[in-house]
Amino acid sequence: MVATEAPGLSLTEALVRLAHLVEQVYGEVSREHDLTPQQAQLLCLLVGGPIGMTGLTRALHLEKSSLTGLVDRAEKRGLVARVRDARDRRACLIELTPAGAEIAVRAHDGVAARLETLAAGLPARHRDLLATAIGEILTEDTARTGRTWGRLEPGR
Amino acid sequence: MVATEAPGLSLTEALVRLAHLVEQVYGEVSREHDLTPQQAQLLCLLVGGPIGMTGLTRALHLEKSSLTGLVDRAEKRGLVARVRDARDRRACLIELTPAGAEIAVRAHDGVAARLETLAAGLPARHRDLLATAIGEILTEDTARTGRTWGRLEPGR
DNA sequence: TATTGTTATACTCTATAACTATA
DNA sequence: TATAGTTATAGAGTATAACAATA
Repeated sequence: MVATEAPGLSLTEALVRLAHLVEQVYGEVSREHDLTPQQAQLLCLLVGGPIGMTGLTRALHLEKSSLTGLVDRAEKRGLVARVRDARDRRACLIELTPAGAEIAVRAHDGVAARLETLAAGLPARHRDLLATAIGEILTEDTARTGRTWGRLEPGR
Repeated sequence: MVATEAPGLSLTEALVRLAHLVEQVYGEVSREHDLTPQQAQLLCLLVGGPIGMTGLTRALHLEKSSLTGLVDRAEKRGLVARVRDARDRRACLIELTPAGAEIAVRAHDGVAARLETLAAGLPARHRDLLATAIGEILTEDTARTGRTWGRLEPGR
């Protein structure tokens, strides 16, 4: 029997449309803070602590040259700083400046607040199942990439 | 009581990380078909039927000039065509070429297949609840924007 | 040799502002 | 006047290839 209220939303379509929605929220919040979505993502990632360029390329799925430009522009705007790594003179660590950290937290919280609003209509039972089910989908991928978001998990 | 197995994944963090994962899948599949993610999104949207520029700006959340460029490049590559609208001589409809339609379906199916694989580990019960819960989150937003993906819903 | 990161280059994506043509 | 779409321009994002410095 086909559901009559829901428009036959397949799981994959649900996932794609949800991703577009989150992306849109990310874009709107970024703009409110005068950031590009990519800068916001970078900043949120760094809230967990400084990360090297190679680590960032893996977390953001970017080529290293692309990342150089992204960090260049963020650095020029005073959001992040390159710190030479004492143990490897080739490497550097990217860290938030105080100004960058402040914006990062505000952007992070802004995204979280909007998503909370969107999910506010869900019964608690559905919220839990949603987080759990998504967690299961992410488990394999996260183990592989170590990607994180926000300040909940320290960078490694 | 705090869950012990799950790493305390909040709902908002789950949503953001899921979105990043879907985005990554989209990017990989696009690349396999020699498309940019934006071109793939455009093509998938047009599978439902021709849409005018204004409708596309709403669906893709782009300024009209940004869309002009996106359509220009897709048209130059033979993926889409501009068709003058008989009822309004200012307007045009964007439609897939046969080549574009073929690539669109392949990209769409490629994304769907990868997401299916990622969700394959979920018990059927969780899959259903996941789709339902996401559908509830999308309901309000979809009613507002009319965004769609793929061939499941005709463009209006 | 391998790894870390940058530079050079070309293209795509995006927004703002000004414009044309039609409604 | 308002709407549909384009053009001009500038900046941001991205990848490939070649490079420098260090491990």
